[in-house]
Amino acid sequence: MAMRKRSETARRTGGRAQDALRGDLYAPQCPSRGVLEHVTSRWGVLALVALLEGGTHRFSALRRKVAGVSEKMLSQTLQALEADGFVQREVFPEVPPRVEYTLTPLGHEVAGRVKGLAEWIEANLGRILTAREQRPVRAPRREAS
Amino acid sequence: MAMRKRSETARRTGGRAQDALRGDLYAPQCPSRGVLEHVTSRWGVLALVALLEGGTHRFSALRRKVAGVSEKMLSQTLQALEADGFVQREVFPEVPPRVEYTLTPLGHEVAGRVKGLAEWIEANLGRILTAREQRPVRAPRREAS
DNA sequence: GGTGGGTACTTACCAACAGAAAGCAAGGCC
DNA sequence: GGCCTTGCTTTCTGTTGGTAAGTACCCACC
Repeated sequence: MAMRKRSETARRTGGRAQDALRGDLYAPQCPSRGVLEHVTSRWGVLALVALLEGGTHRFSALRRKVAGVSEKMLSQTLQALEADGFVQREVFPEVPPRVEYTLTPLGHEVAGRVKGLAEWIEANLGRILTAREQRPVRAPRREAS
Repeated sequence: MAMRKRSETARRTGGRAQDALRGDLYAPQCPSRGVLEHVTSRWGVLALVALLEGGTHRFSALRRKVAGVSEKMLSQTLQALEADGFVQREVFPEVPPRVEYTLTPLGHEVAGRVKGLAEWIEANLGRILTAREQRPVRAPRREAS
């Protein structure tokens, strides 16, 4: 992304070696923002949770599970997650082609956290919807006259 | 969003009362997807984490902290989070105008989870970047000849 | 007294992105 | 031969996100 060399980010964030490298979300050019966007993207979240819950999936199975995603977006999402080392892609040179996606150990860790967030929302939807109704629209410009 | 009546979702998900309502992320029309998108949106994540770490903020302070966000997007993001009951907005009719944003108890809970995810990424950036380098581009079309 | 400044937005506009649909490749089946 | 399958990629189009400018309000300054 915006990063040219590892050492540059390392300098900015104070780290030195790769395994000690730490990101800073508040810095606009930090690659951690890109990673965060990949895992929290509209379809990234759902793909990660689906892979965590169901284990290895092939492309079409994942597409069915994550209802509503287009092939383009699923492909794009998985490519991003693969590039970040969260999912492993395996191609079987058969006809018709078969491709399987699996979480890496790294992916397993993020997916767990993403799933925690997703489940919290599912479980608390009632509370959220209640809050929504109490805050119907928004003051129509300015509350003080 | 896509939901017309609460009872519709309740029927689909098997719940009955609002406080027992549970979402289903895999259902395309479930409002939980909308909520998830708000909290995992590019700026939603950063706003929640900033409010969790720093407590009450006024608009311009938040904008400084979440470097790179435009006024429009921050305003829009905060409106969505307010509508979902995650942040509370308080206007002081002074001159110059002052508006303060604070997490609600509900917002505190989500923000905690979001922050956990964000911090995991910050802490593991090194591992992710290492994985990225080992997976340089992507097979240029088809791996089997 | 009129000009400039500060805050929190909203609006207009444009570029980038997401999504629907069609194309592609390679072999099997009828 | 024509059509089916899968996992993409490409094309086209509508929605979204970002930038910049405007708005409203009152005060301080010259």
